[in-house]
Amino acid sequence: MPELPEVEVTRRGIEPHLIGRRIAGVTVRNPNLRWPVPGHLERTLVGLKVHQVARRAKYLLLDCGEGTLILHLGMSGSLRLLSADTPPQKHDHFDLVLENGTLLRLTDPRRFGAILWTSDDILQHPLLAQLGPEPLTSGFDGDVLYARTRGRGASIKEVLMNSHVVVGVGNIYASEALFHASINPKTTAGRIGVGRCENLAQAIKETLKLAIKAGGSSLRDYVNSDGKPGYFQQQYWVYGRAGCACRKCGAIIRQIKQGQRSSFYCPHCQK
DNA sequence: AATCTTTCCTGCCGGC
DNA sequence: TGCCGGCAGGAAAGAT
Repeated sequence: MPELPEVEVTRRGIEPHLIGRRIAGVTVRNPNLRWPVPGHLERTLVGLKVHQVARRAKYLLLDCGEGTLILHLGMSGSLRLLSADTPPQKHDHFDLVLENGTLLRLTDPRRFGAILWTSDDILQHPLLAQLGPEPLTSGFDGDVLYARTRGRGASIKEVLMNSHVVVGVGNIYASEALFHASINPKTTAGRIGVGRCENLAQAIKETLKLAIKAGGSSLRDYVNSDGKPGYFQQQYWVYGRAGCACRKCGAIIRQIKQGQRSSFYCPHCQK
C-alpha cells in the first residue's frame, strides 16, 4: 500500500544505484498493468543513461534525457534492485536491466501500477499536469489549503485525498493528519477556517515527514530486501485502531465509511 | 463474500 | 443552452 512516504523512500533507495547508469535491457513479462506497458520500451530505453530520479505525487520519474520513464506502484507495487541473474517470481512484471549487472525490478501482484514513457515535457503529461501542490514543499501551506477547500461541500477527509487539491495524502495519512489537527473527518471541507487549515497543513507535513523518516531509517536494507517494507509498520494513532483506546484520551476509536473508504477517528479529540 | 489498497473515468447535477 | 466543476460510484487483481 504505497503512500507518498513509501514512494519517497523507494526513490531515495534506488536513486544512487540508477543515476549515471546506462540501460542495457528491458524485460516485460506482463504488460497488463493499469495501462499497457508500451511495446517500444526496449527499443527506446536501451543505451540511454538515467540522469535523475525524481518524484511528483506518487509517480517516480526516471529522467533519461530524451524522455522520462514514469513509474507508479499502484496499490501493491514495489521496486527492488537485484543482481541481474535473480530469477523472476510470479508477480515480477518488469525489469530495467543496467549495464553493471544489476536490475530494477517491479513486483506488483494486483497490477494497478503503471509504467509509461513520455518524450515531452514531463510536467505537461496528462497524468501530472493537473495535480495539486506537493505537501512537503513551501507551495503547500495553510493558506493554500484554505483557498483550495473553499466552496467544497464534501468532507475534509475526501477532499484531502483528492490529488487536484494536494497530492500524496492517501487513506492512511489522511486519517492520521486529521487526528493530529483535531479535526473530525466528516467536517465539510469548505467550512473549515483558516486557522484550522493552518493546523491541518502542518499536520500533513509532519505526519508524512515522520513516516519518511521511519522508512528511511532502514534504507540500507533496501537493496535485496524482500520487498515487504515491514519497516513501515509504524505506530498509527488512529488508522486501523477501531475499537481500541485513543492514545491521547482513552476514548474508543471509531471507524466509518467515506466515499467507500475507511476512516478512523477519535470522537473525543476530533471535533 | 467482503474487504483492502490507488486513482482515473463516467455520468449526473447545479450554477452561471 | 452550453459549459464547467463538483461529486458519487465503478472499475481494475489478488491476498486474506
